[in-house]
Amino acid sequence: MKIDPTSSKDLSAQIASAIRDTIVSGAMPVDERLPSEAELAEQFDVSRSTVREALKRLAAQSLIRTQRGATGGAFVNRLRYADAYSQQITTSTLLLSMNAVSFETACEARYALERACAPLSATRRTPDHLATMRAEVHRQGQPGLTDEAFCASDVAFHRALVDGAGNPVLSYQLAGAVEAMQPLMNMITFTARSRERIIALHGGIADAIEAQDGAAADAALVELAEYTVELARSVFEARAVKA
Amino acid sequence: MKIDPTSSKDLSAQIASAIRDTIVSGAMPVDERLPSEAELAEQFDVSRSTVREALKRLAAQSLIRTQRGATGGAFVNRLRYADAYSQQITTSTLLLSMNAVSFETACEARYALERACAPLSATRRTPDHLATMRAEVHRQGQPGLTDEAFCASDVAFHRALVDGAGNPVLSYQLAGAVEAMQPLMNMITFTARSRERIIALHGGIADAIEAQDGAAADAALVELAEYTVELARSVFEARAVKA
DNA sequence: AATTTTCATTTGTCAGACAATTAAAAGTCT
DNA sequence: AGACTTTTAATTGTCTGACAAATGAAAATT
Repeated sequence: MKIDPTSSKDLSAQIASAIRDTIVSGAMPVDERLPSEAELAEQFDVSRSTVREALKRLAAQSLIRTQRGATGGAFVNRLRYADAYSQQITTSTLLLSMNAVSFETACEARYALERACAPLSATRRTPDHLATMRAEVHRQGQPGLTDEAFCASDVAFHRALVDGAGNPVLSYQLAGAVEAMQPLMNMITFTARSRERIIALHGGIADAIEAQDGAAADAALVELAEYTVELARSVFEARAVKA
Repeated sequence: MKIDPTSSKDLSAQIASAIRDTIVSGAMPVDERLPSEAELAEQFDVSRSTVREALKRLAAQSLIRTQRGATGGAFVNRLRYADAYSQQITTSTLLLSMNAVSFETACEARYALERACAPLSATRRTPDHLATMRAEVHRQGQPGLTDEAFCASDVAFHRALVDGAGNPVLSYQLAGAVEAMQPLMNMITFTARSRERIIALHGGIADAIEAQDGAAADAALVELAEYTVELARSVFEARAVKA
């Protein structure tokens, strides 16, 4: 295998791309062992350090895992839902925090996606999902809850709703939308009154899901979306006046 | 800064995590320069190679970029939509190809998410989006089109639909759902008859978007989703019989 | 003042060494 | 023979030192 030495990219980036393409194309099955670092260095005609930097890039994307020892090496990693989840959350969080996305835009995307899950969740949710939703609504009503804890419970509630659809691909796709909103929501200080209203809306959603009424769940989500946007607007306006 | 030497993880992974946390927390603004590799090596009390491996991990996630020269170094990178897009597509493609996800599950997730965009797209689409959709429908009718080209045009059509919603966060979230389906769709050989039907359904969607009729767009998407699943089922059944 | 040259800084790459880990192979004892 | 221990070989992880390449800033020159 050869690498273009006149390219603008680093050698390690080029090698990482070459190996990544091989993996993504499906030419290397899961758990297949890559050649050892020394062999790769020889194949690509670079030093071992350069190969190592390339492998670390791939490891950062969960494409490979490495193991020491006699039968060790780098292996094609099966990308698990959990890994894909956390990658998605990190990426989404950074995207939102670094690109001056308005609260309205993020909110709109989040609730549009969540509404896509609601009818499926109403049909398929297990008692477990319902119990989680109820438990989180109850937790949200506890006195003395910090804003962070309230937001975390909010995320857990919505995740249960999404997971209720019983479609892991959908859950994965929604991970970023649901979880990356938390940092934005944490910017809002909830008054007792607004918490009460949100808890009531959550209760309504849980009722609809329990009744397996997709349309009602959708309507309740719309209400929650509208209230969230309204709440954010009033909070930001209050801050603008103060500043 | 110190690193736990008894941890099971590699030093480079620990250092990457430490720096990543700093960036994600927002403590380092975009375009801020990290300490030089030599300084980081001293701070973490490791060699420069170890620091470099950590930095390559972060670069693989588009969290930093590096530059050579006197005023060079590693800089906190603004995560661009384009970067987030391609990461999402890679991750989604791998997730689908490595986890025995059924065509039905993937399809359900894809169309559920796309339906979430349809009403917004009907309201907000620009003439550009509409023109792209029409152009792709036309391309799909050209004789002699390969299956790959037909699928690529299919993806372009749906991307225009999604982008029509005018919400970049939504477009980002849908990137995986829309694009990662292509490898799955490429497994299907389209007959002339099925292409004709799909083109007609696409035309119907475009009509609804043009008329800014969200409900009609939704209904057309449901039709397309049903036909796609039906098509896949018949193709897979035919293969099972042959084998 | 404009241009060219020099220089210092920083990342990119290489070579070689040793430590740590691990499983297989070889050896040893019962 | 079988169970246990020791040795060995392979492989990744880490360190050190070196040099090349790029690049902006400073110094020198015209």
